[in-house]
Amino acid sequence: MQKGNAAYIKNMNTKIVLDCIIEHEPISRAEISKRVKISKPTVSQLVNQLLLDGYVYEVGMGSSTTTGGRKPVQLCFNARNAYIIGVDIGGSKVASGLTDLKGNVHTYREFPTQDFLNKDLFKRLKKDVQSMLDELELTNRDLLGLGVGIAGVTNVEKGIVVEAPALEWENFPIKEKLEAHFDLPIFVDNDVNITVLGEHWIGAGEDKSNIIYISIGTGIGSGIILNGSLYRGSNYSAGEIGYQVTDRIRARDFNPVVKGFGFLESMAGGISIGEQLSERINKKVTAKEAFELSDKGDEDAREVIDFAIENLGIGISNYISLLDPEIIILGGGISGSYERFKGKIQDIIGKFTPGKCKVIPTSLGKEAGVIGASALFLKEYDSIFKI
Amino acid sequence: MQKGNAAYIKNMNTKIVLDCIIEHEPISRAEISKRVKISKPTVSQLVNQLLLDGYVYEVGMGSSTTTGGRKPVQLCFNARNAYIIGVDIGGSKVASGLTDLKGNVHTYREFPTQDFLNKDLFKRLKKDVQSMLDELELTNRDLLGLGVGIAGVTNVEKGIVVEAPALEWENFPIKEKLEAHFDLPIFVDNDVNITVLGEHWIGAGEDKSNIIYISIGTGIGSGIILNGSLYRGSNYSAGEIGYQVTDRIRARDFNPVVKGFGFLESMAGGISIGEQLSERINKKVTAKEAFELSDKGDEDAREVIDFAIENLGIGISNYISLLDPEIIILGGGISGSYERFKGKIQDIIGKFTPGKCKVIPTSLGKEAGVIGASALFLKEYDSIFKI
DNA sequence: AGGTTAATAAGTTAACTTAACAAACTAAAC
DNA sequence: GTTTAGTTTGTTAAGTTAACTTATTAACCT
Repeated sequence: MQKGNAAYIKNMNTKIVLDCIIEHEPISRAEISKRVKISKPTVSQLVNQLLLDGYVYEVGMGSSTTTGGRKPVQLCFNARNAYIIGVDIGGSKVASGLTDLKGNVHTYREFPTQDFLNKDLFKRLKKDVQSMLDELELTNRDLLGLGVGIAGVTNVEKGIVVEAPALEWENFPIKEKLEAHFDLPIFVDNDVNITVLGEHWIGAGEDKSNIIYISIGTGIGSGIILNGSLYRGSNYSAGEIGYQVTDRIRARDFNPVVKGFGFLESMAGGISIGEQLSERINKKVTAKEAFELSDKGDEDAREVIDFAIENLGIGISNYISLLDPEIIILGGGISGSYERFKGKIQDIIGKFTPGKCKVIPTSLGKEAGVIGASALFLKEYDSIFKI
Repeated sequence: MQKGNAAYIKNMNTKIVLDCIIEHEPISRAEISKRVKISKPTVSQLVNQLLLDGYVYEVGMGSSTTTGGRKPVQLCFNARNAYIIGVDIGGSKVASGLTDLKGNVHTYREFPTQDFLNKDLFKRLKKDVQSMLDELELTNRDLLGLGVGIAGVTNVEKGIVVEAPALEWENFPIKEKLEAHFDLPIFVDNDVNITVLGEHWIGAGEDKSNIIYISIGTGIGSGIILNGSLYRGSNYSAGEIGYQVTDRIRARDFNPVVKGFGFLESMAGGISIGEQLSERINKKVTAKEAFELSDKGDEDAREVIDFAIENLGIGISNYISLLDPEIIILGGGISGSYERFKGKIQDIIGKFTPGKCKVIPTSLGKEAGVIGASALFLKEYDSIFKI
């Protein structure tokens, strides 16, 4: 437990005041005082410091009421007072961007992961970052720090990637490597964890406190926010929905479609869909092609996809039963075609869960990872400003 | 967010000091100061208040080191400075007890629920409480308050039992009813939630922060502690493992064994096991009898139980995949015979989860509910002393 | 119509309270 | 004489209350 002293209180109250400004801008000192129940002199003092630090600016007068009285000075949050580098290291590409304190991505870069995996990946990343800084005419001093998401199990305390098959990393000290290239505070986490943080910050989960983000791509993974904070599990491997068993009989002689894959992934993941259809029609096809074939009326493709969706639906339904979330957000390759199988998923959920829960596709685009990585940074970084 | 002021700091630091004493008793002021990094004068002042309030007592001198120096005064926590009433309202019995601040149950009572369901249940409960107070020679002033667990979905903020089939309650304002009989602070929650709180306090989950308690009785339910705090879900219905689907094919034409029951309950719950075997052998038997028959070598019974265990194993395995807990604690009617099917469960978990997780039966006896209810009270009650 | 006054609200100043802390102290041991 | 426990004293940092200044509206008066 954190010990309390004067500095701790001040920091705490500064955060409260700043949060209030962010949520209700433009807002006057007097109204802040009323809302957060901190006395007027204290609010004034804290606001003065925020003005000095540049987090807040005054923006003319508000209007007084018909009953008279001095006009209030309106205060606004200055989201561009500092920037964060958000980085998403995925199996296929490394995306990076500069976001402001409200999660706006001001500029964005990406490069193919595989070309740089064992040679100068971090040097290449640094080049992108420098180019973005130049573009926005910023210097290192405008940066708060660096948030990074990685497609693999990540020990966030030690900053080590425990296992990332897509990147061929095992016990890889990523934080150390990054620190060698960037002289900034750095936080790292798993890719689905950062994405759910992003959704919580400015996405579909913005005003919710129990959120599940499920990414359905080659494999299936998920990130969990409960009671408003990220849940990582005891070994950084919470959310492994890909390992769910949805079919007792098939589970008996189950073999993963790819080494290390779980049961549900092997039934409903992208690789699995491709493999299943390939086997049926004796021709190598991808999941994407399977969806296209199914749309054209191909019976084999339709059956393979129906099978995947049924398993996926059960997996999601089980998730809802266990965690009673407010919302489930779907992402990954499949999310674009959600409308096509929405009905089936909803039917299964309706049939097998006690309550109900909204399931929607993500609305954050390719920048989701960058936004999430910034969200991670702001969550972990101990400063006045904290989301 | 809580606003900070001097009182808040003091309260916070008092809790830190008290926690330190509880964890390391007997301990001196000087050592507390070193451990929690609060200055000696402050520790002394806080300890003095704790001594005055009776939460702490001095217990002679410790020994000084060989290098010399004044002997320290040893401090101990006084668990019997206040008592809590813990109540567990289940479908078959209402159990109550008085616990001290360390979770020791000093006295215990119970009465059959059904006899008092629609007539004077609370009056009957009050009689038990009074008799316990008399036994321990305590008065109302020795009581901090009342924690209550109920076998049903409970809105803890409003103090309403949303739905409790076993008690035939629906939107029942239990807190209000209790307040009419007891002039004490009262907190209510679901029965599995309080049990997992109890396990976290003084049971198998004592030093853990991610704990799942699964109760397997007539139905199947669970309580969840994540990142050290109870997770209730968005609609107070997290942990409904009884609704998990573990068999895609059977799920297609699934009908609950009892109205309102979920899939897994209908495959592996106590009622289900009884029903399945009854149907097979054309004779009405209970789950308990099924287990006995199976022990005697009855093939039908064995198959029914194997089927239940297989489904249960998959359900637990799915739980582990999603939440990566440190420990799973089994309770309810089945927990006594856990040794018999431990192997099968462990096999399934080993096969289908990425990591591993200990699964053990509960060690708290019939008083588990009472302990849990007290734990609930202390968690929710805002005082110096808080677990 | 224009000026004056009372009421009201925003924000600041000054005096006070609380709690933590550092340094210096006393007490008690080896 | 040294070392450790615990207390006393005075200081500092933060928030609060109450009184104040500033700014505005509305009503009233000439």
